[in-house]
Amino acid sequence: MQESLTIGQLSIRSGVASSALRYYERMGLLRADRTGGNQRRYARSELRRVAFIRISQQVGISLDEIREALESLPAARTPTPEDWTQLSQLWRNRLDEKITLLTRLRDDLEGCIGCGCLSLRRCTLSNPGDQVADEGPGARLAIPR
Amino acid sequence: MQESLTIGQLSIRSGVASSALRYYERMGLLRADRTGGNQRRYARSELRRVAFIRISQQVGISLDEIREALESLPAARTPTPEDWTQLSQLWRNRLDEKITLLTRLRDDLEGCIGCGCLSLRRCTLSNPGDQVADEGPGARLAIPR
DNA sequence: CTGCAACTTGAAGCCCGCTTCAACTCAAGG
DNA sequence: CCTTGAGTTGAAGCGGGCTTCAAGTTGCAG
Repeated sequence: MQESLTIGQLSIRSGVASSALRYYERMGLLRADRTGGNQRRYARSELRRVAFIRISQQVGISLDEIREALESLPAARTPTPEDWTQLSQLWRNRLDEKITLLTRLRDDLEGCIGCGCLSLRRCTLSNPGDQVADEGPGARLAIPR
Repeated sequence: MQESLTIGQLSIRSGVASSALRYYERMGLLRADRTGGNQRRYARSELRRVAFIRISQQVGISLDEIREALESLPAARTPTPEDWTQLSQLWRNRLDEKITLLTRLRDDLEGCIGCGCLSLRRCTLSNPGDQVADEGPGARLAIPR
């Protein structure tokens, strides 16, 4: 078993193109050692970072946010418990929000799509008068930008 | 209560910029009637469509996929039960996948972040030898592109 | 020690999801 | 009527997340 991976190996193993891996490095999401000849050599742990990046991306989190999360982790080899506890908490909220959103979306589709109204939270049929309209001017559907 | 909404009203109510609403229309995600003077008038139901669009976007679904979903809904005013059952099933799988992804991500952060390894599914500490390496060449972390 | 695949960089290009701008028209209150 | 804010279009521009290209270097198998 090798100690480190070339960019090609990491690419195949992670399923992410080499060009993307280089891009991630420039963006500060990955790091790599260099050989005498200036080629990248990745620690095996970078494989996990890449997985983390892709999963996060798939659920709509930007590279910027991902970088922030990754940065405050094994940063200075002294990840004070307080630091990661706080970070984990931050992400937990973000993720919980998204999970709630998804679950609602799924259940609404499941439960009410039949009436053809594509309701969210409340079917038109069971919500005559358009509840939203009564929430005052400028009412939003709780989808902060 | 008004029958239809101007683009400005829809914008305020949905929290989405008018320019984005016009863009959605060009992309085939929304539809609007026109006044004699060519101004858009949206049916109230479009408010729900916009909410659906934004929620979907926030969890990483592209406008293209959203359009596909919306298209096969109250399309010809005759949404055969079979049609939407199938569609709903399709999305259910997509959404379930994402929910699983998110839940895992959240739990992993919560549970193992403490060791500083940012493991996914298995902490390095409890997975010596790098399990992934043993899954044969080209092994992926189940993150299809 | 040679040859070829894999690697390097920087710059340019591409698609998505909008926003901005210019130039103009519409709708409604005074 | 007239004014003024809201709406219209098309074209251009922009940031994010890459990919592609060109021109060159490295590293390993034979």
